[in-house]
Amino acid sequence: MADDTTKPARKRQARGERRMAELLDAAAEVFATHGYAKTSTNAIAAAAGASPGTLYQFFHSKQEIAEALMTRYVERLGIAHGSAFAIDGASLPLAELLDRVLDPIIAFDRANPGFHTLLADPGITPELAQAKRPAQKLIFQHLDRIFADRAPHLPPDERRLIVAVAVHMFRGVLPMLMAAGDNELPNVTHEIKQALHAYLSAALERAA
Amino acid sequence: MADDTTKPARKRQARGERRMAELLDAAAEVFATHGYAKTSTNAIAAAAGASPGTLYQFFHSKQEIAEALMTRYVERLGIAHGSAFAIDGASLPLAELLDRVLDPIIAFDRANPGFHTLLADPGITPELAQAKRPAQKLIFQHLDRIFADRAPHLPPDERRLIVAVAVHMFRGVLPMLMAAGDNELPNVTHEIKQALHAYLSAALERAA
Amino acid sequence: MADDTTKPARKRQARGERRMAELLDAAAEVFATHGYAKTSTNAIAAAAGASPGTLYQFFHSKQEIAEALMTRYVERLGIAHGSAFAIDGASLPLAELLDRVLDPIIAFDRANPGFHTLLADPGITPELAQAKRPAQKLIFQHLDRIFADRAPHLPPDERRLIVAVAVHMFRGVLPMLMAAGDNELPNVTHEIKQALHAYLSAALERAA
Amino acid sequence: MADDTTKPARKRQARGERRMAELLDAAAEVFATHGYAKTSTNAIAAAAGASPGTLYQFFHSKQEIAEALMTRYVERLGIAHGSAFAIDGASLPLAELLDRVLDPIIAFDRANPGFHTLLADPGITPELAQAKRPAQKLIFQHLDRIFADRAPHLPPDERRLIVAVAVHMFRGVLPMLMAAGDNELPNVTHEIKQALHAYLSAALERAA
DNA sequence: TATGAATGAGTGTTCATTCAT
DNA sequence: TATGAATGAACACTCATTCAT
Repeated sequence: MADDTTKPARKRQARGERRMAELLDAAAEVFATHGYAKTSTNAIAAAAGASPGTLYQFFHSKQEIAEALMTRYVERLGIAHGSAFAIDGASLPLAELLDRVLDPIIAFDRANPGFHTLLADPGITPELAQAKRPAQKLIFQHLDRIFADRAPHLPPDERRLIVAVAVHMFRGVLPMLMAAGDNELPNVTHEIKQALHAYLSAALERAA
Repeated sequence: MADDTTKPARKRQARGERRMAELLDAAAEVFATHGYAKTSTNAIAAAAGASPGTLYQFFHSKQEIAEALMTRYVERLGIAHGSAFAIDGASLPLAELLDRVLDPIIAFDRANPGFHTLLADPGITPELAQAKRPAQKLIFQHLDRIFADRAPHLPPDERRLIVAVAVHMFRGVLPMLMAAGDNELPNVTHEIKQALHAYLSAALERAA
Repeated sequence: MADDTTKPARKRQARGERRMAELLDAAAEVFATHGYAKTSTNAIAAAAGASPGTLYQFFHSKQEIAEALMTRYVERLGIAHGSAFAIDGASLPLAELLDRVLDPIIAFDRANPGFHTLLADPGITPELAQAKRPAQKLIFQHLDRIFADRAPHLPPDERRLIVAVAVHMFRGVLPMLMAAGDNELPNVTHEIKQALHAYLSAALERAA
Repeated sequence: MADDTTKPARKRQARGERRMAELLDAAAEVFATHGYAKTSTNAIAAAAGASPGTLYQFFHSKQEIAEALMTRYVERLGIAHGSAFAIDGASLPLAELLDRVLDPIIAFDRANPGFHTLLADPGITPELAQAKRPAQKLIFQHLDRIFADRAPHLPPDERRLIVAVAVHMFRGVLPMLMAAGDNELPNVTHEIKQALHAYLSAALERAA
């Protein structure tokens, strides 16, 4: 806790990382407000109180900014560090499993418009889509593992198809979650869980 | 007398309407190739063998091109004219109902990359999202009507929520359909129908 | 009075002249609203309910439209036909002379924003300025003649300089007349006449 | 300490301010040559040996260029800094007062065709007219103050009307000054002064 | 005579990125 | 490390004018 600021050799790096964090914060804000395509790198720099030159000292392209931002989101989502998603896919009732998986994602998505934008804004050019994949791939792999615990005899290909369909459907439904007012949210959330529950329980039954 | 007033006015516009169709064809192609945001109006004009000025004689903005294109797609989808979607929502088995509803949309989506792009991919500035809505709204209303036939005692609000979730999920899954090779397509299609079938049958049971 | 419509051979020409008048009316309106530079020929045609092609059947360029409009204004001002300006420059008291000359011009300028725009809008490109000159030249020559009556022994060069200064000053003051509200107008008009009266009477004294 | 805070910030902008000056020089030249409306921002940039992007780093629009140019002219005219116009309006003979006021303006107008263009000629969209006003307003206020010294008992409204008429008349006469050859200039200048002298002395007499 | 489609160079402006300082 | 000036191709859109019908 203390060594971050006390170790003199790290000062430089610490400042740089602070700058980087500021730039990503600014990027998140501007992306969320204007969408990826309509966001200019100069606008990001300005929002971070930096010059374009500084921005490009940390990121080599607009795309890289989005990638780095997404990476940070994924870390914060807790997948990368495993903290928030240590879920026992095998024994939990399906409904509860869905709660444990979806609730934090929904909360995170609603709390981080930048994340939502990057995940759901289709304005994203193909190149960025690839950059974005790592995050989705992580989520996908995570869910696939959970599902594998639950349905061990399911052929992997079939299982992956099921998970892919579920993930894409959830992604499709994100705008509803973002658009929902605080009072509508529980209904919408519940309905989405119903849908996934119905699908996945049917798929598991098929597998059994 | 009827054609006396409609024909002569059209005669002058015959060339124009042909041009308009060519421009929309070109727009579809370029949108599909580069995405909405990265498509330039001059590129559309060039692809249609026309000058930018000509393009703007028929459409007042890039957005309007996308709107007009989407409108044409919707017409062709047959919703507007009711031809392809005259489905009896009440009596058909649910699985068959889903076939009848989804198969033409999937086929259309795969056959028309421009439609797919506009529906699932584009730079979607908020304005265009609104322009795109009419199509989605039509689809939504159409499905809502079918579903209303099937579950007449379902409170409308609840029903609309179910339909909205289903439509968004389907939309979310469109990229899988587009990405699938011809050999994977049946599997993917089948899985998606399974998912929707599971969800909707559960929802209908709840309602009963 | 009747022959305008009864003579059958003139029908064609009559229609053409009506069209031309409509086009000039439209031009006056659009010039007055947007200024010369920002007025598009298509806008003029549209305002006249005509097509660009039709417009160009009557006028060969935008400039020519402005010229024709100015010519029509000058005719209406009565200089060309001499009706409104038959003033005895020699015997009238100077103040009254100024009333007789200026009042109709001021009234006309305020009543015809198109005239005002063409006369006072400096947005006018050099080419048009030349086109505009004929009108000014007429006005100038007219005033010069009146002044020559009044001061016959003044060397022509000197006289022309005086008239030119007076005309330019009056032109400079037109925007004040246009901007003045109906209640301010008498004051402004009076002050302008005072200025010109002071100048011209001094000049005449010098000449004597 | 004083230069510690001002200098280092400037150091970076030294190049920029030089560029800005070059751009304004170029703008003046191109405006003077083609008029405001027909001047393209790219042409200004090119004339300054810069790229369009550079131009827009310093000015956010074409209009702003004209505004900045006019501001610079006004500063140079010396009104802003009071140097050239420190005139005692109360005691000087009127003729001499006019010399002192008009001569520098006439010289400046003739020496700076960009100034002349912006003041007397441009495409003057209403917006630019407002941008131009500051200059005219400064001149007006300056003259009004001088005139107030001279005629302290004149009611302010009346005084302002007189000054406004004089200023507008002078503005109207500028093109004559610009068009005059070097040999005609003294005559024209003299005549204009005669006109204003006659007007203003009459007005002052009225006031007494 | 009248239409309206067609033109295409040109407009003001933007922006991801680089570079001298 | 940080700045901000510089780039220049590209963009969406306009408009005076022409031409086929």
